Amino acid sequence: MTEPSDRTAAAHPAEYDPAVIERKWQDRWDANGTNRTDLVGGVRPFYALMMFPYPSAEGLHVGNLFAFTGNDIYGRFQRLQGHTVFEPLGFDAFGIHSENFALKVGTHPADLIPRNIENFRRQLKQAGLMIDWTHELSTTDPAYYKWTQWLFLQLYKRGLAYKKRAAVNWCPNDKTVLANEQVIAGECERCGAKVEQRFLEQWFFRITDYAGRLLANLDWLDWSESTKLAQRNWIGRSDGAELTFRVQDLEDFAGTATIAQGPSGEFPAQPIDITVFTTRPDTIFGATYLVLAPEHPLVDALTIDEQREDVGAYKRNAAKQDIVTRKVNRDKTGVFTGSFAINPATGQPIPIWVADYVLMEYGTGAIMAVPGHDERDFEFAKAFDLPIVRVVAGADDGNAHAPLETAYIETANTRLVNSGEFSGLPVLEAKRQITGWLADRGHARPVVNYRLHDWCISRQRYWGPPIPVIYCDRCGTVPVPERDLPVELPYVEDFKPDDTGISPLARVESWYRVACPSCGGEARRETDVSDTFLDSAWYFLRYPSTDFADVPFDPVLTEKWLPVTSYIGGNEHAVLHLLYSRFVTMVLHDAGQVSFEEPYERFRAHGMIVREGAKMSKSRGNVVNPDEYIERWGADTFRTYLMYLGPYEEGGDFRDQSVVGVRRFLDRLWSSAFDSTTDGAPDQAVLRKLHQTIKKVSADIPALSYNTAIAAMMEYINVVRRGERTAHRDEVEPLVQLVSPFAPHLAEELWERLGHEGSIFDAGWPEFDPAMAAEDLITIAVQVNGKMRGTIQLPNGSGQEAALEAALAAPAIAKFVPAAPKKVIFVPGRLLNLVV
RNA sequence: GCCCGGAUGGCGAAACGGGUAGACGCGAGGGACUUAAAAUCCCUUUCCCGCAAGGGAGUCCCAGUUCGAGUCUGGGUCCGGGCACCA
Repeated sequence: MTEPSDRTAAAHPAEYDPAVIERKWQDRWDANGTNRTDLVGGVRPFYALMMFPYPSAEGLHVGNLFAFTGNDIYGRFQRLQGHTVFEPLGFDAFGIHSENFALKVGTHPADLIPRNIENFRRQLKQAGLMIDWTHELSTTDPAYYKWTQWLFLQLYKRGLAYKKRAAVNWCPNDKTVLANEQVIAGECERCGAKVEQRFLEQWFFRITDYAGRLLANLDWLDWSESTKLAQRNWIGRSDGAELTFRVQDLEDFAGTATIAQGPSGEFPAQPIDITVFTTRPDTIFGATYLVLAPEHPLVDALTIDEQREDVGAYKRNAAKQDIVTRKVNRDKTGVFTGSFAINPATGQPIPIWVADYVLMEYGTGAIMAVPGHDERDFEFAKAFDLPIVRVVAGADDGNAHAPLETAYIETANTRLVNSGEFSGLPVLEAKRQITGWLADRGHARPVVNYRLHDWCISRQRYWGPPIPVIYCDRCGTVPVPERDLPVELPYVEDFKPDDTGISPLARVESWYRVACPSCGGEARRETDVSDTFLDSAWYFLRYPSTDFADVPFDPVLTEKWLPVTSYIGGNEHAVLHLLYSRFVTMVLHDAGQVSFEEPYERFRAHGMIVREGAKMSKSRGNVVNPDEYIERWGADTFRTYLMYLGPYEEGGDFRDQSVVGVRRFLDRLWSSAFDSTTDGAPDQAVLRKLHQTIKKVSADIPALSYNTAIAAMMEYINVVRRGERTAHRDEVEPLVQLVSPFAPHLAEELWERLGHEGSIFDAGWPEFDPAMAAEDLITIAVQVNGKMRGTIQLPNGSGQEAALEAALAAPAIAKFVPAAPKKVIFVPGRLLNLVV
């Protein structure tokens, strides 16, 4: 053994130098193809997917590395368990983010992205991830987006892609379309001008057709509960009814002006019905007015002459507001149309209003307002002095006629009041009966609504895959034939959005003008590009098949490797990305392209890491740059620290000061392994601890409880080294295996130095032996009246008798037990509680 | 406003279906080695009283269930994240 005084950084021959060994093993993995997956021949396939990053100019974010390392450890562990693990990575490189950055620094995204990707690849390799780089992909590669466009065509063919006019945010100063995130408090983030709504023809996917299935499958998916809950809320199922209200025939209603003429100048020949959606048909007796969204098609027909000016002004004003402000502003505004409808329950006429708190996109764009039992209706009724009627009261509430101070929205343990023959019924029962009663008279039908909207995939931008559609004056909308894919994105020097509000691609005449694939006549290309979320909605299908140029995904490989075995990612994608990829997979399933309808068997959301208690951000200047830490501590230490700083699924606090603790652990493991001996036999007590550690680490890794797995290994190395003893090789070698998913380079190096050939990742996992782990003597807590009074040691397996005897024999405990205990509670192996 | 998480030493955090609170790590204090420093190793480290033996209190607050509550139930406070007029 070396003298302690010789153990200085320079002098000790076995000093752990991560920079050297990490480089050595990264090169060797490359040379030997250690991380390459045998997709065709591999047995027990395990697809360990991580969310691919957007390759930003700033380089890899520590949050990316936190996510990837967690996935890598799980993947390496599965490999050690005998699976063939596929751990691919690619780049999500299209989108407004790169486009805006390129604009800002005056470069072109097509030049910027390859540089960024190169930097990312370098950083990822340095992090020691088990990535199979032979299946790398980028969404900006025509060989990739050819199939993104193909995917659009599959949806188009199935009637799931359609075009409609929809509102976009428009900056009148920059004369460009803005994403919702670019609108700050109703103003353009760049110039501060007030943002307006504009209507453009845009492409949508009918994801709402799949709302029911997307919701139902959540019941059996093995996903983080928080993610499933977020999806359920996003899909937002509500069970209710559509009710119809007949507009009052004004000739029967003396004293009011005649109903307005229609836009064509005719009086409406048919009686007008207004259909509303409600989840509370039980409250219909309290419906004291109706409200239509400003965009509702019946508004003009219902507006009487005297009100025409006011209603017109209100509609114009609503149209001018940007999409964000309209939803955020809660002040109730509205205008009376002058018309009335008949409440089918009470037979009374109720006024019809127009207000922007009713949204055209949801339900029928019209509501029956029940101010007594809906907060928004209550506020509106107060603002415009409309009648508020109470129709629900608490079951034991005697004062059913007291005026309401606020909307009473309780449904549990309540009953109807002021509701004719239905008064006295519990709300839930009333819902059923009133819907039935109204349905019999043709005024109601049960309806399920979802708050999920169809997916708008059009972007009036440059940096994305062109939507593969051609417009021909003679043939109309013609999809680009599959044989003509990809529709390549032309290199445009000036890709800045301009004042036309249409994509910069419209300015590239040579690209824009095209022969109609159907008739050969003059035609024009669609100039919008598709949403980045479409690129990422199917990338997991492409990875195994990146070698195939003529199909998006090879049927045999897809059948073998999908659905994804394990997907790990951030909960910021809980709804959009995860929902869109589920939708796309379901569509491909229905089209007979894949055999499964859910893309990810298991999904786990990791937590977020903050630094020194504060969220990392560029403006705070507290962003962790992985390069610096890897250079200073080594990738193995950095990886292990990231996994140690908190529970993986909750995230944690990155503290610079604490990294050293993990490095010390690896140093100790290194020197113990290096100095270990094969002389003599391993220590029995150490071996017992070893097997307890094997058990814990083997259980913690699949549960993603990485922090406690690392703590257990630290505890074990402390036992191995206690009293500066020299470790036996059989004591440390299994620990090298246990640590290998966390610190792969160090583990490979020690494995080699311990005399093994080949990668440690092909050498299996240490076996847990319960007999080896069992303790002969156990410690039991003794309580008196539930209060801790001491501990006793007993042979493992002792019963209550022996425990009681030992407890009473201990003076420190016995002094609290004056007489025979009234009751004895014994938990084997844990505790004895004496009640006196 | 609504929906999810959280709250445990000086700090990051442990604690299987209720059973010895604070594992593991950082920091701090003390010691060994060294001419010295760094590194390394050992000891102490929830708080209060006590020289000690020992005792008392303690997991955000207030109640409750239980032989026993960080863990379960009800009510409240604060912090973080998400969604936002969805009828």
